[in-house]
Amino acid sequence: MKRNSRLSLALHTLSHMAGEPGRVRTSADIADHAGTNPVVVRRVLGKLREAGLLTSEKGHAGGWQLAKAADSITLADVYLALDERLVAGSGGDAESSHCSVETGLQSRVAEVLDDIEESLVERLRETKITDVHPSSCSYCGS
Amino acid sequence: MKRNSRLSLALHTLSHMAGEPGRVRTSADIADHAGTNPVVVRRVLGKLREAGLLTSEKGHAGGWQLAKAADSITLADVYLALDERLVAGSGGDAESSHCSVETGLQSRVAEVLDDIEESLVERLRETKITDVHPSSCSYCGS
DNA sequence: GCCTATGTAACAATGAATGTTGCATTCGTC
DNA sequence: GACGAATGCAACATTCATTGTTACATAGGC
Repeated sequence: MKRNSRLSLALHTLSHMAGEPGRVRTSADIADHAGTNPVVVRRVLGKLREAGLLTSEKGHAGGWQLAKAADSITLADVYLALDERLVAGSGGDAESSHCSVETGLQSRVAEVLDDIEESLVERLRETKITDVHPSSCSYCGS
Repeated sequence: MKRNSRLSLALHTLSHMAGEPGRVRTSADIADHAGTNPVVVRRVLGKLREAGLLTSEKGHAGGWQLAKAADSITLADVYLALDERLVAGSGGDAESSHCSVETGLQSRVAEVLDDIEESLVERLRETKITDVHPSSCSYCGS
């Protein structure tokens, strides 16, 4: 995989799980599907577990599973669980600039970008995982 | 500067220019303010010039200037000029996965992210450069 | 001509994300 | 209780986009 694939990986995985909610999947299975590494999968899905979206079981028949109904999970849940800040993260150091405009107003740019970020989350809240799952999915028969 | 600072740099610069539309600024000046390098500034502002947001003059009294009224420039103009794809860029390779869900449906995840990206641009279109410029700006007196 | 500016290419450095290995732990099964 | 299969986690290696830097060509005003 390439870059910033966490969100994509999470969405793919959750989408698959939405198709077969009962099935327990191992990190290795998921990594195969996603063309990546089991450890990477655990890293990403671990965040989703912390956020209460997934559960994981250790041991022999262990693996990953949805913690709640797929239609109760929105993209915002996933996005926030991963600590993504696609827009607002765009600021540089800023440090303590000697520019009077910057220091005096504390760089309103950051403020504006925060607003945009918030709007993005609001928009993400409108889409559920079930909306991502293909409507005509030959794989899960739905 | 740190990471993905292009958008931030562009916004800061345009915001400053909005305060003193007449003034011509050199890459060096701008780089100083932003704590970066003249060449980097030229790279970023060059994109904005291609998009018709700025003009640049070579030679003795050369430099950068707004190409149009600040209140006619939206954040979407800037975002698109820089070819940012904060959301939709999140896909991995995908290559030709052997997963039937992926191949069969061409990964609807990408579709969804494209939609979100579009929403983001729509949201950016609502904010003008003049909205970024501090309302009580001691520097430019406005 | 000279100085100052942009324009651009080529290369170096940085740093975040990803990939990898190794090992501890936990749980079911024999 | 030993074994195998899974997660959990830490430490390290690798990859790669972005940023930073240097160098030089070009253009324009003095």
